[in-house]
Amino acid sequence: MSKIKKDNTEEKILEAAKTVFIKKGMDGARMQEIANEAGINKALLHYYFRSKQKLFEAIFTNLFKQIFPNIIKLMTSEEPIEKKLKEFIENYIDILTNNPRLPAFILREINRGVDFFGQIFRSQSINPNIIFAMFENEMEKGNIVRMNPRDIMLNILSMCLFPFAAKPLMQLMLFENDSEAYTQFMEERKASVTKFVLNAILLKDKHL
Amino acid sequence: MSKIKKDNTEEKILEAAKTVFIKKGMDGARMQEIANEAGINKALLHYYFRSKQKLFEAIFTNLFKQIFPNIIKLMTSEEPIEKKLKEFIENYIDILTNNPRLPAFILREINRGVDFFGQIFRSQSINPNIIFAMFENEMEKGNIVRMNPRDIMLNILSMCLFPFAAKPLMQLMLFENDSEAYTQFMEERKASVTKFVLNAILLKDKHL
DNA sequence: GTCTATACGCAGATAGAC
DNA sequence: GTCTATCTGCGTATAGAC
Repeated sequence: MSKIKKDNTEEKILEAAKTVFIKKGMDGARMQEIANEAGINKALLHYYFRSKQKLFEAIFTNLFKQIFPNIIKLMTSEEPIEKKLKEFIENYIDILTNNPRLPAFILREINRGVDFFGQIFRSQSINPNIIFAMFENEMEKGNIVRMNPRDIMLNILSMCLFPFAAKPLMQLMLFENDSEAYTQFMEERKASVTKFVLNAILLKDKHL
Repeated sequence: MSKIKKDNTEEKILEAAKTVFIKKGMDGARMQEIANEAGINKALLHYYFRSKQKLFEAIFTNLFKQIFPNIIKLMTSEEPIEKKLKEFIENYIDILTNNPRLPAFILREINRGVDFFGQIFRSQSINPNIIFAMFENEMEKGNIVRMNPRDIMLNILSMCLFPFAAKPLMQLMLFENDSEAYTQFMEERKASVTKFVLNAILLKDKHL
């Protein structure tokens, strides 16, 4: 009984903190606002998590992991490169569509000396080398153009993440602040970005 | 004499505020830190700029304009599309290399309801429609692949801006936190991104 | 576990001397 | 114009009742 209550409250706090931290960032967030959002008292926040810092770390660690989904799994399957990239891009944009504020949040915090993300990153066992090796293998086989595999990876991540991170600006620039149009545009980008990337790197015939 | 002094101090304040705001953001910056950085007293900040908010607006407005350099000029010259894009990408990455923290700063602030950037943006008379029209014209002529010109623009901006905005993370992911290597990598990207974009959209022979 | 009340420090802003 | 000293409010954190 008391156990259940505890879990519910902790859950509510985490949910509220997530909402507020994502919107305002560590520096801009207020414990009072989190408490209001959770429908509880400010003191309870300190009862469950000792400090604002601790609460933030719990949220950040959790959210950070979402920014790198199962890249490895997708990138090292036995599918042909076209399919691998297509699936990755589509899945990734889908994830971001469901968490549109995530990129801006992560960027904001990693650019404020939050340094423990290095630790989190390593604990994820992402190992980019496997992905680079995969691209290099495709180059050996003559399937894709020769280039630094890091550029391929970074270009893909850029085109997926940046439009979300810069949404307020791009929405204004590209669609005169029409939010609906921007959302629709992001949906279409799943195909558009895939095509763009494949055009850029595939050596076989361009299948437009 | 007093005029000169005034100008010097105001200059020093603006320089210091720029440094601190870029690093810490509006929420994280402290007036005391700006005063220290400028080598003056905290009260002087309020003498020259009435409030932290006013000071921030001065800095933000100024920096925001740097994020959109002379796009129009480059994009509407009479040069062939290959040259236009090459020059834009190279110039832009150069600008960002000299102001590496700018993208992260702008992204952070536009994602915090700083809404006056809309006003600034319009005052810049950027008019993206001219650029879109240029791309559509190239499509008509059969020079580049048919696609939403907004995607082209956004993809280019993404690949230029994101690597700077996400530097702490990408440096870790791609180069195991070797700062030198990342800087070198960004230099090489001027050519790499150009090639990538041209491969993606040019219909003529791929000149690798 | 949850609340109210309060301590305490910090940061933005002002007063006033020089 | 520039400084020191000070006010004021806010935000984190704690004490203590229930």
